[in-house]
Amino acid sequence: MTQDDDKRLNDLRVDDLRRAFRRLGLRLTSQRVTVWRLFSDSTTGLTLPEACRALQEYAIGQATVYRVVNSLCELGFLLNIHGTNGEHRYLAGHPGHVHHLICRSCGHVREVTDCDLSTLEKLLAAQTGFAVEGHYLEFYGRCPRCGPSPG
Amino acid sequence: MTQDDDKRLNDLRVDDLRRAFRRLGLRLTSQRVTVWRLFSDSTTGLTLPEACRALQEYAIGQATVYRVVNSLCELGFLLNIHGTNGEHRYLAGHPGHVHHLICRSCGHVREVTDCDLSTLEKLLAAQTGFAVEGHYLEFYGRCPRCGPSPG
DNA sequence: TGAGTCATTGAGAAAAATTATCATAAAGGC
DNA sequence: GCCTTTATGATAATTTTTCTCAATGACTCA
Ligand SMILES: [Zn+2]
Ligand SMILES: [Zn+2]
Ligand SMILES: [Zn+2]
Ligand SMILES: [Zn+2]
Repeated sequence: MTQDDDKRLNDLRVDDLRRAFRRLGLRLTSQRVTVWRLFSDSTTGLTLPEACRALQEYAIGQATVYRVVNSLCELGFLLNIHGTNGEHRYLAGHPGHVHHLICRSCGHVREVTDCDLSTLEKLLAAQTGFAVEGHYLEFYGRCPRCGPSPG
Repeated sequence: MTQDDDKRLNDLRVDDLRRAFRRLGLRLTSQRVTVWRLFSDSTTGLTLPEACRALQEYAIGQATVYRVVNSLCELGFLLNIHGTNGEHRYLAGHPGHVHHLICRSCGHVREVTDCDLSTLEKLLAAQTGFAVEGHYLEFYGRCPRCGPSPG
């Protein structure tokens, strides 16, 4: 996927955003759009404090940042990933079943759509008696720009 | 695996603990053993603040709890899992390649050893140019005691 | 076993992150 | 443009995490 594709996609998704908020009787404020834009322009995701600092420029208070990120997560526009040091980063994601491949050096993220764990899930359910509802899967490594690990 | 198995295992692992710390020139203090015992007795894992509160009883300072949990993670004795609300919980784990199946209702965890993502990892490497170094995989659902989701 | 050395600890302070409160601003419906 | 109601931002409060440093105690070596 090229940068242009991403750009177009993010613009389109502001409309999705409006519809998603409307559906819940929530309003689409300029702050919500601005927060969304910040995240959708990032290829590494941001932590909450990072987002707060970045959004000071637009005079958006931190309470709002926390609230909007929460909403965007619940609506499926943002996803949670693990940064190199285990911190939570929030990444603008496409809806549906998606995982991520994260560079441990620079933090760049690629989406992974190629996952079939349904067989394993059924096996686990049979073995353990759990009702398996889903999974969280992340791959990590080093991206082409960063090259192979120096160690 | 039965509770007895777990019990025996945890006792044995205090020796592992001693050896692991020794190997790095670190000392095995009573605090380190106590922290380890707390975690190895838990089937749901604990957050850091939870562990701090529980260990006040033993007069272990919070700075120590943070430090010891960090060390145990680096040594592979504790693993990071996601609680129901996304919070980080630390779980006593067996060494090696292990994942977890977590109950979203009560937090009980079962280990999952049955994972083969190496084929997918190779495919991803070929497709993206990443040097894929590993993955983080969690399953979630509801355990037999909690029954199927009410929704 | 008994110093001596040096990593480790805990109290406390400090910094950082998160949540709560509430008067004001503004979005959406009319 | 009004009105109703949600959303916002300043501020305070709370919680979580990190830092500092004197005192403690684990391990080594004689
Ligand atoms: Zn990279
Ligand atoms: Zn999947
Ligand atoms: Zn359960
Ligand atoms: Zn695996």
